Amino acid sequence: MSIKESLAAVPLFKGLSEQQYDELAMVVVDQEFARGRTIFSEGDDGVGFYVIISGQVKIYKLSPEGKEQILHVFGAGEPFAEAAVFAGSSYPAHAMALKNSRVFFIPRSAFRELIKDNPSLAMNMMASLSMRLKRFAHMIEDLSLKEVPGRLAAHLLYLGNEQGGASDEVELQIGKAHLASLLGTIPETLSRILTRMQKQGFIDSAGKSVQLLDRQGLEELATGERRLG
Amino acid sequence: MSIKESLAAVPLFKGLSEQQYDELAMVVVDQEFARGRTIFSEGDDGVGFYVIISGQVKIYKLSPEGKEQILHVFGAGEPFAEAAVFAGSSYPAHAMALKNSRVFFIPRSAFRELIKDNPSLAMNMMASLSMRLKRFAHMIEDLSLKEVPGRLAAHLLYLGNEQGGASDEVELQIGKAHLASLLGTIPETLSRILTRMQKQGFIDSAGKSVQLLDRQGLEELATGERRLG
DNA sequence: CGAATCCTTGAGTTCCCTCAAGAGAAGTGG
DNA sequence: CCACTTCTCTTGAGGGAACTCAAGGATTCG
Repeated sequence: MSIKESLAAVPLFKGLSEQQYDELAMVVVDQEFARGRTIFSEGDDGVGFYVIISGQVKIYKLSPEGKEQILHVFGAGEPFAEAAVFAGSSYPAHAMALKNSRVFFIPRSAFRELIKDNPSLAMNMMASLSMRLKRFAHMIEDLSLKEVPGRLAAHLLYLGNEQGGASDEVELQIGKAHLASLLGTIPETLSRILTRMQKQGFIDSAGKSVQLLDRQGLEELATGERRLG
Repeated sequence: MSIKESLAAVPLFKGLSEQQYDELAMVVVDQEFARGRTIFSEGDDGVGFYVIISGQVKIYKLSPEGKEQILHVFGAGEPFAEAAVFAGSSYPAHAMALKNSRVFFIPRSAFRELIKDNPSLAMNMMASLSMRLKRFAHMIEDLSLKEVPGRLAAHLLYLGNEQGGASDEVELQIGKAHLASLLGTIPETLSRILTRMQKQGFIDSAGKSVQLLDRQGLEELATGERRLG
């Protein structure tokens, strides 16, 4: 796929003119990262941001003891590290490819030029940043005010909505260890809680596929109205 | 103070032309909130955002059981709830005045008009949103990867930097109960940890004033290299 | 089929929350 | 200015959720 075609598939760039797509295509750097490769590390000089063309990328923090907290998992079409373009000069977290991924790197200065002359791009960017803020606020709320079963229930319901609520089957796009890290816990604890949820009939879990058997019950777990026995 | 003068003191609006200040001054709604009054609640229709002219405002989430998690405490010159202008339609958290406060409400549509024709305002806004994202990312990291002593140490050092690092004395701008809520804990736990830090010579705490006696040691507590005995 | 990775299960410990009550500070009114 | 209420903070005892450490089972991949 050409660079221009790939750019057209990125929601953030919706509304650019032909000429602007060309300008953008001139400055982006087409990059490939194999599964497990680091894209950047916390503290690296943040000279631009990325959009994912294909694959999957995790943004995460590490504690000195090596525990990991995933901030976000991004897929095709999504930008990441945009904040580095507008604030501060270094990346505030690590980024690693979870699958073999193709990404475009967009240098800060070129993008700042482009956005100056394009209000709709600016609006898209502000909408994107705002959405991230909202998700982070939600994450803080979950970490501080909910226990792990509540966080897991909330996440399962979130996936249920994302993936077209028709069926009761949701697909965890990531492994259990990663899911644990995203929920602010560890694999052992996640495993135990999945088992308990299954025994109590809330879900039916098999590999990366989970059946939501009792959405109502999960909702109550998520809000803290009910507790896992 | 006139509306225009007050607006000029807001960093977000730096770079506006005379005429744009006038436009803005025409649409803002000047409001006063007494200490303890709610400015908006989670889920309320988010038809605009606010800037604080004077006073102090907390943005917070509540659990069903009534536990509170403060997301941010804002002071004079700072905007809040900007995200509501660009994403979603309802406020994702609660806002309450911690002191008697004067705020300007800025309706969404008027602001979107203004920002469309003013790239520098858009840049300011994106910088502001990016900074918030960074702070939230930090908060998630702290909640998930640090224990309460580490979070407290990190916060004290943060205040130390904010308040001109010359003296070792920092001023907690908020009460202990609020600080606990900001750190994702409860007043009892915070109190115990302050006592322990004091006994071990890291700090000297008296009311809202705290002496940082051992910045190096606090740093080590914050990173998790050292533990509170 | 074997190796490596990922996931699960068990036992023990720790941090922090809950519940309860007392001490201190701050604001009000006589 | 002092008693009073009220709010805020501190201290204690007990319990629970989740983490650490350790090892066994399941999946995946070459």
